[in-house]
Amino acid sequence: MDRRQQKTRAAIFSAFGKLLSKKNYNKITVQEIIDEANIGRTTFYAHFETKDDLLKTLCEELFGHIIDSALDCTHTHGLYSNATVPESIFCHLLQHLQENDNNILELLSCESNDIFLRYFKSCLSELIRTQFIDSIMQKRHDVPVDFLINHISGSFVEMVLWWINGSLKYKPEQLDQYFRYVLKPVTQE
Amino acid sequence: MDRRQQKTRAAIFSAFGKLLSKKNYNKITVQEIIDEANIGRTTFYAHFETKDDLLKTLCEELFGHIIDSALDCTHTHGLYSNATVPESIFCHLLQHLQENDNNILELLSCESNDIFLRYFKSCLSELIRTQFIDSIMQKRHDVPVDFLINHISGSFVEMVLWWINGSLKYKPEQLDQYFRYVLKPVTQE
DNA sequence: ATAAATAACGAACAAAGTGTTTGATAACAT
DNA sequence: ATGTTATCAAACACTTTGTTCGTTATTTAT
Repeated sequence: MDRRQQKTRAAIFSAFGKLLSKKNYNKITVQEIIDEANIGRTTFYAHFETKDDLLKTLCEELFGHIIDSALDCTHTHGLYSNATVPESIFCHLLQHLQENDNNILELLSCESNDIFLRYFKSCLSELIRTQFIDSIMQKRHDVPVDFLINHISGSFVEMVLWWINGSLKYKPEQLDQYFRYVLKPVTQE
Repeated sequence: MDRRQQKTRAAIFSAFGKLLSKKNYNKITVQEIIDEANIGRTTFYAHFETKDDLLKTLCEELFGHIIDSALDCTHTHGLYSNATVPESIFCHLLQHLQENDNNILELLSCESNDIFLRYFKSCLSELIRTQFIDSIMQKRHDVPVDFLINHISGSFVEMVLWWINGSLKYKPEQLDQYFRYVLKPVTQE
């Protein structure tokens, strides 16, 4: 890819992130992104159709990495099938978040973080459905599978939201313990 | 209150609801609300400062009723302290939602429903913290209370979201059963 | 090194939305 | 009946959006 394109693209993402940490997504204008990125108006629209398009692309890049990384982890560890294994997919995800690649923490703690967490949840549901459906079905539940998948992904992102809003006061391993605790009926006998 | 004000106010809320069921909140313009409500531009701004102000007022009216109603219910029943009692605060809330006062279901199933569910969650957390803190603390948990409150309110709204997105295919009583099941570690021995 | 391709740019554009002001009209409360 | 108040249309200055066009600078291929 053309170096100019790379540079412009990076400048736009950087400016977008900076603005997101300051104000609500809906209040950010394309004009502000252009000014902050210090690029021409035409250039922005050559890269992205609209502000929403930029957001979508950002989400895809951001969570693509995370889910890929989680998939790697999946092949060595299960969901929670073995309670004695310290590493779980969720612990891995939390650690990955804390490592803060691509400044993801800044995005997840900004005013519009729920946008990103909604997207994150749908990725998670997908991941659980395709990878962990077996370990959930292992136990006979009196509850629909869809309900369980939604409960797991939903309460996970709600936990992440709580974690981040509370300034990451807990370690991933500790959070994972808590999560295991409240998820007992779903994952254990 | 002046009959004219009542009429205008109702027209605005009705138009707003109608538009919300058709398109995303962020894509709705004040102009569209004005046209749909068939009122003058000046009149709208005499009632609400901005579109956000209208949204905030709507949320307050909507969830004010629901939380008040839940508070009434609180005095007769506990949270989940007694597992044999069929009525729980959550079942009551679900039933209340299904009754669809103020067309709340339309709002909770629209494209921007997460706005309302975020608001709902904060009301719920408040409710749990002020009313049910005792019944949670009753059991010694190895998990912070804040975590538990967030988990309960968070997974409840995620469940409601799932319920509504799936076209309300379950009865409140049934959902309540499911919710009790996955919430066992928090509410029972 | 040179030429063709392409990305970035500034300026200007119409179209649409925002929030306010003004003065007139109609509905309300008493 | 009268004073009060809500509604209204019209016009406003302003911002934002997304596009077009001609020019300049950079990159890639030969």
